Amino acid sequence: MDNPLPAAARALRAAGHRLTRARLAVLQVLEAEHAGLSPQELYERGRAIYAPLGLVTVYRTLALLDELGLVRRVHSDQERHAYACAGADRHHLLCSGCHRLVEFPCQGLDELVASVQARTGYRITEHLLELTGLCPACQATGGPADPTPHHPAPRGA
Amino acid sequence: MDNPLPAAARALRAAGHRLTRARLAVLQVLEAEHAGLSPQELYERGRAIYAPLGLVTVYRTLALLDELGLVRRVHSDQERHAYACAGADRHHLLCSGCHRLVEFPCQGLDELVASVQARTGYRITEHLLELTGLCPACQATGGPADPTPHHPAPRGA
DNA sequence: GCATAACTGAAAACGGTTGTCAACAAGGGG
DNA sequence: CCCCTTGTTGACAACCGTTTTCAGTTATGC
Repeated sequence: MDNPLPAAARALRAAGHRLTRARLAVLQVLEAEHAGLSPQELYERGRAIYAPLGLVTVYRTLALLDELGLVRRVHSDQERHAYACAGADRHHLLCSGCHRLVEFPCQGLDELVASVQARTGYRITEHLLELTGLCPACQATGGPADPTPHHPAPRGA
Repeated sequence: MDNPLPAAARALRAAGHRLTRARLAVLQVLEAEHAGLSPQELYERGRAIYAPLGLVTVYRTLALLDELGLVRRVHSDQERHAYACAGADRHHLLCSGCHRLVEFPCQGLDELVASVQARTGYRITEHLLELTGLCPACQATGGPADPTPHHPAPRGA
């Protein structure tokens, strides 16, 4: 199979870090998937690429990638953090059905931020915007298009 | 001292739950503070009001209040969850200096959401927006205006 | 006051994340 | 090509926040 050597891998090297098999495995999984992945999931899938991969290394790799801005942390509601490749925008749209994750440009947000800034006197430096909904595919199937959700815990009256 | 019996306390009763001393303590701390508090902090401060309060009860109370919509979960960046009293709006503006938390109306957000909806085909059901910056007071002092970001108050105060 | 069921607190269980440390391997130099 | 240096790794355990368990307690209705 071909290893296209992800752009992130080159960025890693450029930043003076070694390009190890473990890191490459994590990067490949991350690039292949278009959804937020938990460290655990990353670990499991990564081992399919590089068997001796350890969970601890996944955590460290994720921390490194996050530091370099190559990956982004996503808050999946109450769930644990998930990570996804970082694109131009930092805003995520999460499908509650299939957990697919897309990024979108925040066109109107700047104005909103400016407005809040003017009204409150705060000097705003960061913003986190995450939208949740159903993607077209999941709407079509009348619910989760993916029959394998990670948390079917209807713990509520 | 006077116990104004927070509105949330009445809501609790109205929902058919008992108004216990432990819950009252948590509510009082929550109402007194205008910042997001972690369960641990809530526990420490709550014990100043009601000594036998247990951490477990804080968690349970928080879960109950969240379920009733009386409290809201805040993601403090990489930190653990924090909780704050829920107001009309679900959007928070967090000061990185003093950790003060204010809510603000999301006037322009609906349009932004509608725009994203139209562009992506997703049916958006939820949104999370958190802004971070420096409040006027912290800007004035050139940094954190409060030298004690969030330290536990074992006694007094 | 009494009964009852909701509620509580202590401790333990649990699961995710981080620290430790000897072994390993990526990358540069000889 | 091999060696060396040192960043990196992986197994294990420590750590910490959260949840479960369970017997004792307390709020509320009678």
